[in-house]
Amino acid sequence: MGRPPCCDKIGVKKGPWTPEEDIILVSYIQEHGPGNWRSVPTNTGLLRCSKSCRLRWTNYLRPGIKRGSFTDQEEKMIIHLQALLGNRWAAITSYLPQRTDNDIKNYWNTHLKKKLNKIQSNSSDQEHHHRTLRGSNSSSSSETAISKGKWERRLQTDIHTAKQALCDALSLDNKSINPPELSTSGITNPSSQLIHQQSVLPPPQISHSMSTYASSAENIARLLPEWIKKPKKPSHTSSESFGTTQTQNSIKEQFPSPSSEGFENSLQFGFNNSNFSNNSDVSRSISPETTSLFQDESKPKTENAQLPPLSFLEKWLLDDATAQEHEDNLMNLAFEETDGLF
DNA sequence: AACAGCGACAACCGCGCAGAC
DNA sequence: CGTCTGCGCGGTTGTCGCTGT
Repeated sequence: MGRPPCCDKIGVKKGPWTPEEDIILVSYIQEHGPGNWRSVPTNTGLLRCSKSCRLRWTNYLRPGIKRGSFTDQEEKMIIHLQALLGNRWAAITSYLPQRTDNDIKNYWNTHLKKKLNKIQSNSSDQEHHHRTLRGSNSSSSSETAISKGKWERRLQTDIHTAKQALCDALSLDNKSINPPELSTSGITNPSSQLIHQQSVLPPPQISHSMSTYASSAENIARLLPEWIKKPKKPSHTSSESFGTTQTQNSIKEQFPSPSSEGFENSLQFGFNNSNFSNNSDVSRSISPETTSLFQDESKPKTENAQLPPLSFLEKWLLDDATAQEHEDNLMNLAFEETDGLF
């Protein structure tokens, strides 16, 4: 007998998430914090399975997520780390804290894999051409031995470089970093074993405590205009399909208009890309109670009380800048020595 | 203009691990 | 110690939009 499904298949909605669902989910998580996913659908009335909720949160709604096209540095970093760690996207993600594993995985599968294949086929063509010209008929085993040796040397260099970069990066700001465990479960990749043995340093991670709900709001904001622009024949376009629960009631209080259009309008509390950059719009349109709801749940409340109040967008901008700076530092250090490898 | 093929990306599925009981 | 449950991870699928014919 197999494992029971994580949720009843009947009555569970699948497919793309609507902004309404996003709002409900984010609002609930702001109230209760992430975790205990099993209770999320029942408490929110969302017709989604717990897994779907968790995925939606971790991949799209979670604060501090950077979306959009990958920079050259990020690209290099991913290629580099994939060579080191294999398809252990979660581990790779811990070096790029603003990206999600799903994002990195997709980017790898759709862009980088092809890119590398192209490069490899080009180089192997050249090699083949070279060999043919030289009339070389060396055995494939000796060649693989050589390339394996090369690969191992390269791997050692990589590990050394990565270790060095991480040491440097961590020494820059080790007080704000709450080191996660480098996932060691199910290590099968020899390179990752090496890493685990040689480098006890965990990957850096931008503490999520630096982020605020603003980023989640922005995430929804990014999604919403697209959704409005091209409503993909949603199974329901209004919130009528949601049950009435505590969370939904609180949502309705915040966004009182029940109609779909009204809901969209009410979401305009800065949920418009052009407006969102205008912080006055946002801070004006959010009530003090709502703003307090957006304060970082992981920060002690006393700390907030002592600090001079920042507008939530100012705080968000500062947090984002800090996170970006940290990531840039890490990347620069990581590639100072390894650029030649690619 | 209509259609087919392809690429990109969001979401789902199944498995494994860890902690609770 | 075995079972159950929740969660995370990686692979895969489904859908939509773009481009070429």
